[in-house]
Amino acid sequence: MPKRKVDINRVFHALGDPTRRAIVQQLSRGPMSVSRLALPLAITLAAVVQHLQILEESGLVRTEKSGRVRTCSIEPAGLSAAGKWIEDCRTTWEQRFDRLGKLLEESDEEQR
Amino acid sequence: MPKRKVDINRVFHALGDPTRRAIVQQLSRGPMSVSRLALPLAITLAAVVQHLQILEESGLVRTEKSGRVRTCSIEPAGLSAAGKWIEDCRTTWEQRFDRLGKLLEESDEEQR
DNA sequence: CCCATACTCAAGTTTCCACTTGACAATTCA
DNA sequence: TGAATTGTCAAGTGGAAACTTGAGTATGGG
Repeated sequence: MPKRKVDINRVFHALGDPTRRAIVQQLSRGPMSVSRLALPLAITLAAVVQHLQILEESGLVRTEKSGRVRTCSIEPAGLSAAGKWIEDCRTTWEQRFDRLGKLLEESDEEQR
Repeated sequence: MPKRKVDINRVFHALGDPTRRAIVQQLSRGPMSVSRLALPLAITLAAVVQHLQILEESGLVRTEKSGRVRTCSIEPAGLSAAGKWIEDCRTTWEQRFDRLGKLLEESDEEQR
């Protein structure tokens, strides 16, 4: 099993770059070769490969070489990890928000 | 309305730094002053302030100064924007996944 | 009024990151 | 086989980013 461990630190660092996010977005639509990925990007192929290495090490993307073409695809676990982190923050925030609402209700009752 | 426009580019750049993610996580639990935020972080207060500027410009955090203390809190819209981006990628991927499943079913029927 | 608190600001340093270049390797195909 | 395609590798460059230092400002308590 060639699946890389997902590291939340690397995931968010990888998503921090706009070019890499564009690659992730593109791969969401389906697998694609490196040179095909590079086409719409205004950078050299070597630069794209470097981005792909970072994406792969982070666990956001999986790549496989067959013949001379390397096919890249999304690794859903990567995006899931990032989504979970954000969701955790949001629920923490909402819980506090709810508690605050209840406290306000209680003090309302005291007012009556 | 002092609310900053949320810029997905800045949001993900901001979340790319582990210190800033720690700040966001902390603020999810509730508002906090700058020096209080700095306490557990192994960097100077000035550095924390710089991180906070980036977080505020990205729309992830809101700050307000009253007296000599600046109170920081989460701006939920920032996290929402990041969450939405990830969710969009995931649904795009799932849609493709579903179409692929249907295609496989169809070719199964042809086999019979 | 004075001192401590809680930042604020500007400048400098150092480290990291994205990107390029140029040479090279492997594969496909005419 | 020879040329084109597709990618790989290593080294170098420029600029951004994170952090520090040191000095300064505003506020609040005793």
